Amino acid sequence: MPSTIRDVAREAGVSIATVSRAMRDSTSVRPDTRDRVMAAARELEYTPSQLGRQLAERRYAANGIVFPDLSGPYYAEVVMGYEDVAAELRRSVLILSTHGRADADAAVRDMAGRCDGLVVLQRTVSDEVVEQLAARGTRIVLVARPPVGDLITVNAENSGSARALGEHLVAGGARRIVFVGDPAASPDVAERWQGLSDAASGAGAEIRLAQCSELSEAAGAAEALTLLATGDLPDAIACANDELALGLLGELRAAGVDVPGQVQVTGWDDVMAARYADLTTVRQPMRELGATAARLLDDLITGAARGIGDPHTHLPTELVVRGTTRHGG
Amino acid sequence: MPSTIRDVAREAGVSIATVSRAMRDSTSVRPDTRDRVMAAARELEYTPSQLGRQLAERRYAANGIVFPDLSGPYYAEVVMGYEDVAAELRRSVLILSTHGRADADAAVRDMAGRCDGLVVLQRTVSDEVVEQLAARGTRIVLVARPPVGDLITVNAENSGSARALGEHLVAGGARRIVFVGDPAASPDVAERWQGLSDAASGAGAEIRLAQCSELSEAAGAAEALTLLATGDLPDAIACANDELALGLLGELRAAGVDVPGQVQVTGWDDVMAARYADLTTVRQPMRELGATAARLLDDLITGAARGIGDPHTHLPTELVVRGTTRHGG
DNA sequence: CTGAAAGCGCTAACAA
DNA sequence: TTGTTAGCGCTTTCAG
Repeated sequence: MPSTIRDVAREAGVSIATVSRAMRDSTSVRPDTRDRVMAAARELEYTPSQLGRQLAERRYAANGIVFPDLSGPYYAEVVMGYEDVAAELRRSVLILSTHGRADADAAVRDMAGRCDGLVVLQRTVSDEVVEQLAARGTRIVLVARPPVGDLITVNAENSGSARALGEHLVAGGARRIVFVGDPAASPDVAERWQGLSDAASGAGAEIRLAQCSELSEAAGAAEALTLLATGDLPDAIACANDELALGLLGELRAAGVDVPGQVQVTGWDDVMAARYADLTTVRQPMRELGATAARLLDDLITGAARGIGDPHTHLPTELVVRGTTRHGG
Repeated sequence: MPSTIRDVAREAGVSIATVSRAMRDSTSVRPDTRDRVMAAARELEYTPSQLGRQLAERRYAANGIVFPDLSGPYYAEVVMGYEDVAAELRRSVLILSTHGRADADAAVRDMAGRCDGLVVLQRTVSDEVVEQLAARGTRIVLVARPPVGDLITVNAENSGSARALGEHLVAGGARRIVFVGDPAASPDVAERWQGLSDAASGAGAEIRLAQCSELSEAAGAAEALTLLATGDLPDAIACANDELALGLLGELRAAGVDVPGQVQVTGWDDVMAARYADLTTVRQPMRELGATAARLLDDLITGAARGIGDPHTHLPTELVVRGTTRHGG
């Protein structure tokens, strides 16, 4: 239904090559010819088909991003940072949420066939598929994931802030600490657990792991109930992320536990709700993770030679202490 | 670099047509031929080019969605609902965030050339461009936006819940109410303002508008300071959305104002943080907005005849009363 | 059941 | 400066 380059060529009395040139080059087309073409194009409401263009140029001018979901603020922020930069670089953005889908790998393969490169968050795609795609020429940047092959990665710093967090807890009087999360589920969590452990043992405090693979408010609430049921609360509960901490916090407070007076509770990410819940946490540069990944990916695609440095970028994080001030502070 | 259909054809000793068929049809290819083709395809790591396929079929198997940004939970949820259904329907999803970009219309035109149809949230795209694209055959579904031409829309119900909210405030003793927001900025806000006004005047309460076009925590905080400066707080402050309300709430509480004892404060959306701030609000079915839009768009694209009914879908919302219980409740 | 050939809409040499 | 002519990788008649 939409008019094609041929319609315009006929209407303007020129060849399709001239139309093609007039639509892009400013040079190499005589002004009056160009005007005639543009007039015809406007008349016919012609918009070049991206498809035809892409096939001819063998480039998509599109990038993909694969993430688990968009329910918390974390991935949404990363995606925003990514989209922002991509738009600036005039590239479309394809998204793929793998949330609970078994056919994620297949979907990623499909996506790879629609873009020049893609960013993979965490373990949403298997190492195997990542390597396969990379071998086949798809440009890939990994975010919040340990290196695969010699692929470029972008990660937030975890260990240092985790240690700082641990020291903060100990300074607050914690002798017995519980870490809620699953180090095996994500390298980020593993590093947090490691950093906390180091800080705790360094200060002679005791720390144990409360295995919890889901990072949701519901899981946090459930964990709170478990801890309450033992009748023996630790001095501090460090959670793998904010949502977990928020769920836990709500349940503890509902049970009349004084937080942070009786038990210190901390999260990770500094999502918006953390401020309202007075939650001590670690701020991650989520947008920057996405933005940085987008730029690195573009370098990869355009062949910019920035790849001479360390292929592994680490972005700084920051301990945010709360609970000593009032709400909303 | 990646192998093409011709490579596979040569390797398998058949024509490209047979490869094409073998890769999709289960029928019309003899099993052993098919096996030979599949073996060759595996051998050469062949993945059909989406581009070639799309051009030949003249379909993209991709849909777009245009939204303002992803910073709050609102749009993120809508996008999730959309992506979910799109994936289920085996279509890729292109995103475009118009946030503060002047060239939004151009970007949308570009996007329209990359997908079979798209969903437009709110006023991210001008009526003019929407109509133009629609006229040219791009399938479009509008979300949270009043009808344009005879296009299909999906909206959340506003007036009814706004009235219910108004009645709740009055029942709580409010005689003087302030509405913070900009009815002119979005039809959603206009309907909320209208519903509240109706309820207020119906109950003999006084209501006035505190013009505020930005729906952010910062704007809410600023508004709180303005109200505090007058030294004459109203009985209730109804905000156009939660973020506004949360910012306002924080500032009021910081100033020692008893909320909701002294002043009732309400938001709209029921974002996650609203629970932790004990904020009375109205829950919107954000995911469903996206999911419904995705389905309607698919009907449009596939030509399903569901278009016989009302082209305007309204999804129910729900008043969520808080502030009478403790935190996290 | 399979192959040959004609596109899909565009860009890019190569000529003129 | 402009036109001609090949493709880009695939699907799809139309024959056989």
